[in-house]
Amino acid sequence: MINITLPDGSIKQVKSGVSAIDIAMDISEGLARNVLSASINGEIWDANRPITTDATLILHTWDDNKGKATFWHSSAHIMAEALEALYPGIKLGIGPAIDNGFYYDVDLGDHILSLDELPGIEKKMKELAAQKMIFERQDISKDEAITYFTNKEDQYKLELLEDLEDGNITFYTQGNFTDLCKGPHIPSSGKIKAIKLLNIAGAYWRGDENRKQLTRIYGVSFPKQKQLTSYLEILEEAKKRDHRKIGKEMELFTFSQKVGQGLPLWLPKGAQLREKLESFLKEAQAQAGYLPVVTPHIGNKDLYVCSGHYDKYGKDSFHPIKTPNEGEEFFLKPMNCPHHCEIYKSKQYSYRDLPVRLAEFGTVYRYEQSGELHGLTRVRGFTQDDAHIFVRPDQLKQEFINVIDLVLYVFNALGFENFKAQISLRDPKNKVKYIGSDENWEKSEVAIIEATEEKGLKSIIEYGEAAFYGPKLDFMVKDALGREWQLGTIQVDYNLPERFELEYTGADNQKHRPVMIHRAPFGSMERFVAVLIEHCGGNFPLWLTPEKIIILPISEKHHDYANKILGLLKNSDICGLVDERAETTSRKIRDAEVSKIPYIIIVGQKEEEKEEISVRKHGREDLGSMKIENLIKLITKEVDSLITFK
RNA sequence: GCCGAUAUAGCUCAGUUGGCUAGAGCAGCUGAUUUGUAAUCAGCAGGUCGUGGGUUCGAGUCCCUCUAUCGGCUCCA
Repeated sequence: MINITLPDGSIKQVKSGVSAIDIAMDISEGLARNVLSASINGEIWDANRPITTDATLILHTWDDNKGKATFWHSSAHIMAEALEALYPGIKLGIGPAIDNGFYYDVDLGDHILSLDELPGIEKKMKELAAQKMIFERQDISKDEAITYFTNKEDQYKLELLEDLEDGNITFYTQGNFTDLCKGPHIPSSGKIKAIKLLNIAGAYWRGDENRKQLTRIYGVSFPKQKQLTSYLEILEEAKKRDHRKIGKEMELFTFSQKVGQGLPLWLPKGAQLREKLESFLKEAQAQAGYLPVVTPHIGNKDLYVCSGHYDKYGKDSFHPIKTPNEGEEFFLKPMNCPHHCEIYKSKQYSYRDLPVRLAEFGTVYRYEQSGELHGLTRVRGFTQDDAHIFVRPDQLKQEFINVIDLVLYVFNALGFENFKAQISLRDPKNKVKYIGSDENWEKSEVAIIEATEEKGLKSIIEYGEAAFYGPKLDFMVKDALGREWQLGTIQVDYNLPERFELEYTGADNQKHRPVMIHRAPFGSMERFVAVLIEHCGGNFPLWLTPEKIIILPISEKHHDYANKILGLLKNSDICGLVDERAETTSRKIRDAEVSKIPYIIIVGQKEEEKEEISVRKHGREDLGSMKIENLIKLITKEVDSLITFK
């Protein structure tokens, strides 16, 4: 007999050799049906693998991520089997589960797979899944494994085998398909009821751009058809909210081939939105003790040699601008920090002057690879809501907390409620990648972690994700569709103060080196607006909308009254317009709805007689007839609820 | 940068295996209509079919170059 400890702490005595499914069956038959895999002493196992020692057990079903991962991994194997059946002789790379589904990388030789072929593969997969195949686990020696894949002439699997230790190698077999795989897999392929192959893309073998590109086939699968249907609906919704589409429809921004790729052109409505965001943050920053600065768009090469960026990124930047004078070279600025360091240097500081917070909406240019550009989220010219804070070492943590407060204030005002902090630290195994002393790195890493803890932020730590000059804290925001985006960032930098020899005079009358904090609550205006658009589907928070209302006169007779209302609202800082077209009211309402104007005001004879207005909120909600003051109160309240300067 | 796909009117898209003056809806303009909670009617105008080259009697359609966009990969100070 062995002891199995369940998540609630209770201990079950069972015969050695029973599986997770057997134990689930003991609890309830329904649970046993739903078990996909299980964590045995923290390691994920097949649900039907015999347990022979005392163990802690967690059952994984579709409702947790580990269960889903097992499900999708098994789906990838089914896809591989289908592919081998349909395209004999293909070579397989790897086929893991990912956040939303699975993929398999395959080498199809000369065949170029087209999207039209996906339904055929899907059909074959469904046939195979319906056979309710078992995924059989088999321990195998390295030699036998090598022999198997040598016979199969699969060089990719052979290469994977090179890195594996003998005695630690397993095969999984279902139907006619055997794969090198550490598992686990679901109890039966029959659980896979709904399958959709979504996409094909090229992917480098082992992520190395110098190696062969394989064909990556993306798919997703579910235990129920209904789940697939609603997943596809979410994909549709995401398409509708795509900021590139909404940006075009709402005339927020555009691109021009002539201006150049990755260089956004902000249209009047987009620029108004952006300016609102800027003035909102400027106001908040003024309250928080930031000082505005303005710096030029180019900087002498020496500036970047001094900062170290020239060495690191010189080759991958826009090429330098040469002047008529020999030997002068200027770079488009790829970041604002070196300029700000020089501003800091322009005067002397006492320890009493710190923190010094220099803020600038600074436009920078980075030569991003052409294939990497994407709407407003990845561009070559963008504006950072940048600031650099120079603090004494003893102020670092408190200032970090101040910045976190500012970021939280911004997120709240814009309706981002779901976020977590990602703390990016050095890769402990590869310290040469980073500049700066061990001691400084450790100090700043501790400061970040403690500040995050003190603010009670939900956080995760990622090793190896730090910038080359210091650790950072990034805010990962979930949008309305559950997709995660990186927005605000706070970064500690011990490096630039050193390189620029920044100083302040301490109480001891000695020179000391300040610590620098880079921070951008939005990240960049471009990226932030993109994420905001997708988050709210173009229905921006009321305070951000330049045109909050549209007034629809029933007929020409009411134009004067409509304009009078417009004037009254304008007096209360509520901007909008009157639709004076000779269209039907229905038509005007439709157009106003389509253009996402938050409040629609309808005025005709009834309203004019009672000195009232009929109000309709965007999205069909009729608020009925009311006095103008009531609407003003309503709107003012809605705006103020999100923006308060304390 | 790499792999694959795409590029036709301001927008969304048709355009068969190459064959007469390249089509539609929406938007635009003109006129009529003066309207009560998601599309009033009629007329007009709008395109060197992304760029440059080639094949052909003939190219929006086939081939090549370049550019841009899309899906990924790699990268992201």
